[in-house]
Amino acid sequence: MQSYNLVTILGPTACGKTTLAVALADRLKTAVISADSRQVYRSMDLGTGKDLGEYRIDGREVPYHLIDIADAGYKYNVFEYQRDFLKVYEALRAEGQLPVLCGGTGMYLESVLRGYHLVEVPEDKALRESLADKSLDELTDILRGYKQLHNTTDVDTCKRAIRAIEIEEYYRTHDVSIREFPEIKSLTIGLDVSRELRRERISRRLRERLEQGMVDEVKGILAAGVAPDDLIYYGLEYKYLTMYIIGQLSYEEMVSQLEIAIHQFAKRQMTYFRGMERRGVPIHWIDATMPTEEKVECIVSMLK
RNA sequence: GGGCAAAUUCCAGAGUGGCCAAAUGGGGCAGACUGUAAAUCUGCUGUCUUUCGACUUCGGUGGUUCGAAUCCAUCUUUGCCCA
Repeated sequence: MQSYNLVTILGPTACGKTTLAVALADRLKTAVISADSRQVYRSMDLGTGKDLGEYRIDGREVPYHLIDIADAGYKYNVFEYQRDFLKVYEALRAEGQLPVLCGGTGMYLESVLRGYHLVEVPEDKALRESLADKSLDELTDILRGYKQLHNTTDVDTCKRAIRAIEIEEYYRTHDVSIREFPEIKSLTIGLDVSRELRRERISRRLRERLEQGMVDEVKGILAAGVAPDDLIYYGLEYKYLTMYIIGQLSYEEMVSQLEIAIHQFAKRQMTYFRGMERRGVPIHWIDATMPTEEKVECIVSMLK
């Protein structure tokens, strides 16, 4: 009997997640919910690997969600993601669908798959200012003063420690109610690619996107008024391309450093997924090099 | 043809007689992560060994020395300069 209420497709960058998710959603007559912390931004397309053309199969449109929902320059976060996911998810479930969650942002995926308890804690400017001069040791001492940490985040940097204090302080001074999060039973599929192939695909795709005008895309975003630092903040493509455009890197430096950074990112994604498995999210790894149709059949048979 | 300089562990690059398996950076690998997560942070990175430790490395060969990546000779290669 089917007991799943979600299918999740995850994997490192450039492993073919979208193609599979779209084909699967088409087959299941449902929609794709993205779990990508960068594809949420409008006008950031090539640099995030966003290809909306992929959501069309034989003339049929496969609906997608949580893509293009924020402006470039905005700082979207897990709290918002979980909230937005829930809204879309419940609407799709109400229609009797089995949505396909697809993405590579480990924390966003885990916030859904493990039902993180998150409470909206706004930025406390006064508190932040009062803590700004403290050393990490002092901040750690302050943290020790609280009964219990809301989470187990590493607090090994001042920024993290301050945020942790901010959250603890909010809990202490407000009557917070934890947001209800439904139990998600996901059939979670991981796309497995060998290290060598993964690197090869990443390198190839980077070059393709540069040829497709990724530099111009970033120039356009800067020209539209987004500050360089706000783009650099997004990391990877936006970071290195911006640094190149504002003259901090030569073209060659940009390409080689970006390529390395993406490889490292993909590796960290895999580390995160393995960690998720250890924390109790079972992942069925399937060979990414299988033809899409075979993968879809394989997943459909697992659902039965 | 002559002169000079250099060859170091995956790469770059320190080291110039014992404290050197060899600084540092990069890369690679592994890991943490419930609040910027495409971020941030940690560990490992010659071989064998659980540890102690043992063994093999600093272009090749041969020397000097109690002891050499470090000194000498020679060979090879590379770069620069004069022809």
